[in-house]
Amino acid sequence: MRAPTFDLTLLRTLVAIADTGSVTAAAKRLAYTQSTVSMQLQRLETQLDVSLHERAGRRLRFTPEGDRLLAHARRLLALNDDAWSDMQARQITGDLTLGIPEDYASLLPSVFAYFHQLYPAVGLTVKCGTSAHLVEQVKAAELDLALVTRQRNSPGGDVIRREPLIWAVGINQQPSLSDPIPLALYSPGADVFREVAEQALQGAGRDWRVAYTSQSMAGLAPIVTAGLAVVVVTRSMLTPSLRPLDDSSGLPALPMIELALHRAPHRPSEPARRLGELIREQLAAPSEAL
Amino acid sequence: MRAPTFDLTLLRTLVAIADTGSVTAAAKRLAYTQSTVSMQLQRLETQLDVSLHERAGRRLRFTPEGDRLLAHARRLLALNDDAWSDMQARQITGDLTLGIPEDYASLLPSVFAYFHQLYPAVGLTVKCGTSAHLVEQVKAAELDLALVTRQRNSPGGDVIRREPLIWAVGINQQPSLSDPIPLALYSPGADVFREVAEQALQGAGRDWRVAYTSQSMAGLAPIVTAGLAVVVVTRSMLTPSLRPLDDSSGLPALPMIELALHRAPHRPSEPARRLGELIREQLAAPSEAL
DNA sequence: CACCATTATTGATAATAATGATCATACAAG
DNA sequence: CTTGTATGATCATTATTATCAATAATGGTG
Repeated sequence: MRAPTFDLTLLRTLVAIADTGSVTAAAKRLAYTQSTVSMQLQRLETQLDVSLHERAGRRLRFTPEGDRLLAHARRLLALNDDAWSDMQARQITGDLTLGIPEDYASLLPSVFAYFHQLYPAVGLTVKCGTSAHLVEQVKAAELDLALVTRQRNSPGGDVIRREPLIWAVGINQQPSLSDPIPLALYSPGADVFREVAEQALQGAGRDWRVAYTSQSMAGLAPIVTAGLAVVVVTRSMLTPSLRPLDDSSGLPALPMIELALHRAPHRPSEPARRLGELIREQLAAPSEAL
Repeated sequence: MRAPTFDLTLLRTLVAIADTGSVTAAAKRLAYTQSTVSMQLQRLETQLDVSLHERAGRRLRFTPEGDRLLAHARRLLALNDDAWSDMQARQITGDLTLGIPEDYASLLPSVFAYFHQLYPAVGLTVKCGTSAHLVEQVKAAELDLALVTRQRNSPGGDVIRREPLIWAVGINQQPSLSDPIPLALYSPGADVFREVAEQALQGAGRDWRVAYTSQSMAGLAPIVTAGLAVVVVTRSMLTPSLRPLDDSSGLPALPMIELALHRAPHRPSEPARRLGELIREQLAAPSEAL
């Protein structure tokens, strides 16, 4: 009179049989012998007192009851795997430092929250800085991970996603777009956006002047909103106070930019590995639908 | 390198330990020996490489990890039990005849659909008739189950729910409510509503005449809608073309009526048992919120 | 300090599942 | 029709493992 419980191991082989369509193939996949898989299937049928499969020639087919159990099995195993990895995840401890460009800080909070839920025992520190600076810190192992922007096909790190760069101005402004173009830029030398913009203008034979510089986008915002300069941003960085310029503006098209993840030279710690994977998963959206 | 799977048996004892708060109590509940439960708990901790419990004096407490696993365990076991009973349910076969008053046919279709989903191999036949007739048929074992209406506290069968009876007239009509009251009634002698109505009127010293009779509510509808008579219904039988009368109408208040389930005298078949339980569950709503 | 309830531990036994080998069947090719 | 190949079923053996009963250990209680 004990409550009947499924043996999840048996359900897993059932799923394998369904996936591969054959007992032998399932055995190979699960690293069992063929006879074991055969008997496991039998055992399931005995326990439930139902025939789950039938044989049409040498092809194996499931009965309606088999199909039904299969559906239950997938649900149960999914839940089992989630539970298991959750229990393992809570065991992962350590400290971890991630570097991101200041302007991307707004993109990550949900990722951080999710990460903390999955790995509550990991202490995560986030440091902001320019992409160039962050790369150096990663190389010096002062950071475990760094998410940076860079020009297309630059070396180093793994590309997380690519985004188009665009020109933008204040929402209600129509700044003069005659040479020299007034640019609002990040602090000199540190920023990829700046390089890209200057290369594009130079390629188009245009002239420009750096009207304002700042350490971050936040510092540039008032200048641009006031219509005093043009700025370069990605689509995901557009705010309500910015208006994107299209081709008709006469400014040269800007290339795509890459968001890349750099890892410290030493073998990554387990927390670092996990956060890296999470960032990849969460940000992998191909430059988000407009 | 095989995928890690929980042993649901162990999770079940974990839940038992949590519920009872003690290893020995859990052992008693699960019909294990105390040592078995103790070792099962240990086994879980070994497999996961986590300590799930700690001891505060002789009181047992779960660690945060233990609580978390407990949550997972409950979910998994719930799914397991559902899956298991579903697989068993599909095995139940047979034929089954249910009798219901014609007017309740509209209340049951969703129950029948659900029943067929749970027990697809059971052939269900539904026969309509008056309550009095259905009770006789059940006694004669011509029906396995019968859902009937009856006056309060009548003997026989199990009460499923109680509902208030009310007077109703056509939605736009104002029939004469002076004696004798024109009643629209089911065929004479067969219907509980009729008995109730006549008792109530007699008790109030009112006079009445049976203006129309029919085998079912459907037959009475046009008469009542036309404003030619007053009818007695339950709240759940009100249609858009009927208007309930309240106390201000001057008609006497009507008592509650009972919906009761009668079972054939022989031991009920498994399908009959199941359908009976399902009807009880689904209709148990205490005369549905107004 | 002794006693009671509860839990952990140990060794013996029984149950059970995986294995490897063998047998049976179906299909395809010669 | 026969042979070859692939697949699944069956069986005895082996190894693992869970369960039990008995006992030791622990901590609270009178």
